[in-house]
Amino acid sequence: MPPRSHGPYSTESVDDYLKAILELGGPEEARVTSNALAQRLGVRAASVTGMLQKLALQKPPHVKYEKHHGVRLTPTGKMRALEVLRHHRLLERFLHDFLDYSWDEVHDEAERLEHFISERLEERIAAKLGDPETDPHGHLIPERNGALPLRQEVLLSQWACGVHAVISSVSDRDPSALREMERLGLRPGIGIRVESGIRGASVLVRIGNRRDPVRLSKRIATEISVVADPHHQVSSEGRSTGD
Amino acid sequence: MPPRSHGPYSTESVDDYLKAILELGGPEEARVTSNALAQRLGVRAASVTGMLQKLALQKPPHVKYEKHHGVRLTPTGKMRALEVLRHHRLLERFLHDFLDYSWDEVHDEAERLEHFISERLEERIAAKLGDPETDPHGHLIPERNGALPLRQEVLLSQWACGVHAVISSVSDRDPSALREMERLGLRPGIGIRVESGIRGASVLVRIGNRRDPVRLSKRIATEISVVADPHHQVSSEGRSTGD
DNA sequence: TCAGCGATTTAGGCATACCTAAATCATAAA
DNA sequence: TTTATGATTTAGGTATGCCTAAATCGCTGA
Repeated sequence: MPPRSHGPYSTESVDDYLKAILELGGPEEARVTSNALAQRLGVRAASVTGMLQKLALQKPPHVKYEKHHGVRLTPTGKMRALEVLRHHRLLERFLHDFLDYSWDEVHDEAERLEHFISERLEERIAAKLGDPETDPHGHLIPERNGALPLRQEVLLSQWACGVHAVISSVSDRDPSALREMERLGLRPGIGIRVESGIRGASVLVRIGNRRDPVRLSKRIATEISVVADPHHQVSSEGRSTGD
Repeated sequence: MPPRSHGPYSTESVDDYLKAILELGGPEEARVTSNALAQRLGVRAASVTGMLQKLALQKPPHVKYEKHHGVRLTPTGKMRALEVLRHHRLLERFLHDFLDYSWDEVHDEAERLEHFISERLEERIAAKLGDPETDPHGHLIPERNGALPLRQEVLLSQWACGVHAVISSVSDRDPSALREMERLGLRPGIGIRVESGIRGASVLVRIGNRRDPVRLSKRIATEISVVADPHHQVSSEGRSTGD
C-alpha cells in the first residue's frame, strides 16, 4: 500500500524519524547519530542511513545530513516534528483525562494514533481539553504554530544534593517505571530533594514533605526531570536587575 | 515499512478489503465481484485479484475465492470485518457526540482511525458512550462479540407509495448528500411517506408531519433506508399468532 | 453454436521501508 | 604514524500493495 502521507513529503515512518531526531537532539538541537536513531526506532543502522539520505534529498529537505556526522532537522523538518509531538502529547492528555487511561498506558496508544489524526481532530481535542499546556507526564505541548517554550530541566540523577527541586516531567516510554513512580507518589509538581547519591548510581531522596527518604534506582532517577523549587529558591543576588 | 498488523493475518489494506466485502455482500452475504471491490476501494481490479488470492491463501483463510466468481467472507474474515466495522461506527458516534463533529465529517476521520485503535481504546470509547447501538447515521454497531442484528431495511427509492415509513439509516459516505439531508430534516427516526415516484428516478416525499411534500433526487433517495412505521402499521391479520 | 464484449486474471513493474552482509570511515590508542 | 575497533554506509534482497498492459474467461445475442 502506498504509505499514507501527511503533508507533501511525510509518511508515518518519516514522522517517526523526525520526531526521534527532535527528541534525541535535545534543546540544543545537537546532531544525532545513525546509531542513536536506530536504537530509538528499533531498526538497523543501515535502514537509518537509507532513510536519512532520502530525507536529505527531499525538496525542501527535512534534515541536514552529512555522512558519518549525524543529522539535524531543517526548519521544515523541525516544524513537522513539532506537529507530530503536539499530536502525541495532546493525545496522551486526552486519553488520560477523558478516557480513563492511566499514565503508563497512554504512550503506546498515542504513539500509534499521532500519525493519523487530522488537523480537525487535533483542534477539537485541544478545544475539548481547553488547550492544555502539558501532557500527563509533565511535558510541554507545542502550540499550534510550533512554539515550544524551553524549560531548564535537569535529570534528577544529575541534581545537586540538598537543593529543593520540583518534578517537572517524567519519561513516558517506560510503563513499569511509571507504575513504580505512581506507587511512590512521584509525579509532576511534587517537591523532591536528593539526600545523597553517587553520580550515575541510585539516589536517596525525600519526596514532598514526607519523613522517610526513599532510594530510587538509577533507572528511575534518569527518567525524572526536575526544576528548582520556586518556594525554596536559593537567594541569588542581583537577580532583580535583569536576566 | 512493514505494514502494521492487527491480529495474526490482517493489515490496514486487508481490513479495508474485508469490510468492503462485508458491506457489499449485504445481509445475504452474497458473492462480491472484483470490480465492485475495485470501485468501492478506489483501486484497479487487477490489484483486487492479487489481494483476494492472498487472502484466500491465508491460514486460516479470510475469504473464499473462486476465480471469475467473486468472493465471500469465511467466518474468520467476517469476524474481523465486523470488528473493524464496530471500530468505525463507534468512532463515528464518539466524534459526533464528544468532539462536536457534524454527521458529514465523521466518516472520513473514522475510516482512517478504525485501523489503529486498540482493543483498550475501543472498550473505553464504548464505555464512555454507554455502549451505543447506532452510529450517527443510524447504522447498528456490531457488539463486541461480533453480533449484529438484522434489520428489514429498504431503500427509500424502493419503498411503496403511500406507506408510512421511518428513516432507519442513511449512507455515511457522501458528505454533500448528508448536508442536504440535514437541511431537509431527514435523519434516522424521522417519519417519511412517498407521495409519488418513478422507479429509479426522483421521488416526492412528505417528511414528518409537514404540509408540503419535497422532491428528493434519485441519489438522495438511494442513500436513505427506511423501515415500516410502527405507529402507522398496516394491519396484517394473523400477525399475533407467530412470526 | 459461437462471436463479441465486458469482466477478470496474469505478467511485469514501481515505491516504500525494512533486512543482512560486506565494505569503508574516523578516531583513539600504541 | 599506524592500527584496530566501533560506527556508518553500500550493496543486494525481501515483502506489501499498488499500477499498466496484455491475455483469458464466461455470458449473451445472433
